[in-house]
Amino acid sequence: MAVTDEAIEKIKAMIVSGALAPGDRLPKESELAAELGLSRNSLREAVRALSLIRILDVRQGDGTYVTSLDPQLLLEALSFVVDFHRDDTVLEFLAVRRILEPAATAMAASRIEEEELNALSAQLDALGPDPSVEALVAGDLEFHRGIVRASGNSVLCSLLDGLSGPTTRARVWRGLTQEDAVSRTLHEHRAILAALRDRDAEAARSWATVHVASVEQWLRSTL
Amino acid sequence: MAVTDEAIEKIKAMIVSGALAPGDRLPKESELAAELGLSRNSLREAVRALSLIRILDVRQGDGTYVTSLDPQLLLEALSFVVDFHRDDTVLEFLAVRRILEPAATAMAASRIEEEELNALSAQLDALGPDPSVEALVAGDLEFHRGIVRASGNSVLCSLLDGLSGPTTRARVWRGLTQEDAVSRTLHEHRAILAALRDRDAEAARSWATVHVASVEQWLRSTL
DNA sequence: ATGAGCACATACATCGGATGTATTGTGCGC
DNA sequence: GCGCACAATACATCCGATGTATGTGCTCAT
Repeated sequence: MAVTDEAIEKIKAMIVSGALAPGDRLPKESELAAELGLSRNSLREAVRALSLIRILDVRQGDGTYVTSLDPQLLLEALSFVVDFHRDDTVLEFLAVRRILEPAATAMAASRIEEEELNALSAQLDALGPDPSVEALVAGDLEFHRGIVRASGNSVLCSLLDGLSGPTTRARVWRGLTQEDAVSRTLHEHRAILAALRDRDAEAARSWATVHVASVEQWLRSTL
Repeated sequence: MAVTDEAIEKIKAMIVSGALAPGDRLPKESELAAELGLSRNSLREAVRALSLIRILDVRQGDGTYVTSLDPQLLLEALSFVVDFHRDDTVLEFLAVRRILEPAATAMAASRIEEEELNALSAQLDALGPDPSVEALVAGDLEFHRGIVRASGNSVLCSLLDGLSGPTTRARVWRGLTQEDAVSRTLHEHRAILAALRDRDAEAARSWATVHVASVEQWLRSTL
């Protein structure tokens, strides 16, 4: 195995074993390189790779630190990976979202706070009856993010965040081609919110399913 | 932004835009470095980072190539990330798996081929009535992988693969501490397979839910 | 005594070049 | 025609030097 890969494994092991805790600072490049028995250049490759997937955080002039290792942070890298997929596989991502989003929405029905419900409501109100396509897409993303966050599962939240990114483009196209998409989306959002207020998990799940499925169906018909 | 990060973005852009297709070979290090306007050392950091998440495949003495970019390949990196999570967040991963696995199993009910059913059956038979814990865990992993593959969604398949990794450890502990876990797992596997043979999606979903939930419940009680 | 600035030490960023090593393809000899 | 040796290619690794951002502590004016 290449020395750089060895270094990646060793650093990973140090973190997993607890020798390096989240927030800890690594020895400086030259020292760590000597410690692991390789050159600074090779070590830098290892550190850069771990930095790309948010395991390490390097700050010039300061040092290199272990990140918080929050699921949210680590799964952020997922969206980077998802970006590489072409439109034909986006359908598969959307199918996964169709499974997760309704489940998350149903979970949120029993856990969401009054305060969060009001925030979501205010957000929908702020959008107005006839928003621009960009505002709608941004609002849609934020609306669902707010609900999923209320599910109480940060892994689920991050996963859906990562999956929603690439479908955003699809949503934009949809907004541009289907005139009634705007009003339909707004209506579906209201319905989901109402179900959440009623603590009706099944209704919330169903509306979320309908919501995602409508995007999926449209996308499938155009490819 | 650092030159290395720029290089990562540029290479990513080349791939996403289609200038570099899956399987294509990149210009050699020195040329690409000159093209992107940075040193070979810095370029290598970028390449190494993209290599870690399976975007690029470097072969010494040959060249650097774009991988197939299969969802399976790219999401493989997910398990690397998941490895960093501690046991308390494993519960959240398991909760996500509890959502996805039943859905995938239900999808498989209507798509799985006779041949695949027989293969799963043969696999269960080969395990015998009283397998070792290691064999059981390995068989369990393979059993579910086979089913999820039959769902026809490769993204879903890879995602579950990534999520199943960290829960494997949990399963091992379970096998070591709960004596009836072995027979219960075998029984549940038989039930899932029977439901698939009957093309009964709802039964398959329910058994899969029970199967994952039993692991989840046990894990929750021990933490 | 306190706060604003400045200078220095530190640590990462980037570079150029030199050398090692694995792979591939080619040409020679049998 | 087959196989082996060698050369060309491309990545692997290292070293040393210089640039740049950051944090810290000291000085000086208020």
